[in-house]
Amino acid sequence: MRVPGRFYLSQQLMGTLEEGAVRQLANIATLPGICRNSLAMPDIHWGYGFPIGGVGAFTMDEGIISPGGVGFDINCGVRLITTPLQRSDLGQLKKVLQELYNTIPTGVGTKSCVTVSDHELNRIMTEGARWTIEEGYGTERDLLWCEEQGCIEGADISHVSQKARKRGRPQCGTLGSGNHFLEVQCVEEIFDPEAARTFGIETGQICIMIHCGSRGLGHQICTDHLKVLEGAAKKYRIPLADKQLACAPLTSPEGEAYLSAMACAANYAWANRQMITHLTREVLSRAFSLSTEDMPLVYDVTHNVAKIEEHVVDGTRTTLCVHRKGATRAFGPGSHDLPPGCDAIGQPVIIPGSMGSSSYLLRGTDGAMEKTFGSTCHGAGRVLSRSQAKKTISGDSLQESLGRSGITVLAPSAGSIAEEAPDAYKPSAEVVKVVHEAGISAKVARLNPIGVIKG
DNA sequence: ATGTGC
Repeated sequence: MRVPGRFYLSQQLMGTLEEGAVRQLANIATLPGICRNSLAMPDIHWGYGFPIGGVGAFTMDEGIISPGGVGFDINCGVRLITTPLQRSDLGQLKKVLQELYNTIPTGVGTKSCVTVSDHELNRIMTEGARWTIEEGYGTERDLLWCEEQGCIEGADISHVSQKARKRGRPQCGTLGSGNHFLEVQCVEEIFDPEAARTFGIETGQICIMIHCGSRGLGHQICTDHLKVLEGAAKKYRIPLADKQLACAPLTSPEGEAYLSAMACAANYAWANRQMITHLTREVLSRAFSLSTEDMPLVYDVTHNVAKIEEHVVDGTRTTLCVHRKGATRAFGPGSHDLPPGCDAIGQPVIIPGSMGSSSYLLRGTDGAMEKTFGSTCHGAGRVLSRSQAKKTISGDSLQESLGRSGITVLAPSAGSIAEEAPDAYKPSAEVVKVVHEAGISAKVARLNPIGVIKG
């Protein structure tokens, strides 16, 4: 190890820490150009190469870029939309939820209501959410309240394969499967009234949370470039503690090619979430006579990406490539890329809970800038694998018991519900408690689910 | 996560 690994944990979460995940954090610390620490957020669990909940920052001159530090679902992320509705307005919740389920394509391999042309796909990959807005699926304001305004620079479509393009073209505007979901939530508790006011959140309000990523396009880009970077690691004589850490120097053509293709997938994911936002607003507009302006975006964050950012290291401003895999940017007050009016508060940070448990709205802090390269948890750390969850949990009885506690779940099968059972995940409240107490983000609000649609 | 797996 070139630097120490550092874990953010509590006694309780230490109990769910896997040996494999610890080894993976150590492996990150062996990579060239690793800066200060490899970092584990409290929702850490065993992943491909990097643990999920892992953060690694690398210097531009000596450092590397690794697809294993981003994940297969490039720019898997989450956004939160508010409505003027209260819980009591949702007498027809089940009807509206069914309407959302019918309107938003969910599940593996599903197709969007629009298949975009090759030219449009190029624009989606280079312009991100802006393309969606220009097509009439949202407002300029949506872009202001989105990390990077929904577009990472440096996207180069020449590094995206035909196979990836073919998979991506029919999927923009689809939710996907696994832990991806759309949730109708209610704001239960405000911890920081000033920040909540700035973010446009109040107690009792109905909100919509959307969690999804770059679908088959991002998956294929990851697969394609992993192969190239396995060769590149050998070529540049980078010793790998694990083959899954395939990587290339940030300054190499192979490294630059992955970064530019990764940006294409990240931009696609932002367009995807914006498209789903549009479909959601259409359904709610019809059901409750609301306008788009009645349903503003609180914010949109990515959980799986590597980005070139400036951070202060030992008192010096340094340009780094920050890998966040199952981790969220949590830029504090005075940082670059904050939404309007947030200079004194920091960026909004959205932490989805597992199905049936609370989600949180946090804000970025000075502590994150000082200790974690402006990063915090992402909220969904598994304790049971999918197959373990399916074996030990009955999806049918879970759906029933959630129903009894006022949470409606629409899903394609009992198995898909079992896989995402709250018991298959680390408790979101404990994860958030750790990042709040460590000062790497601060609690703003807690939201409870009342309706879930999932693939 | 994924047109889910050797």
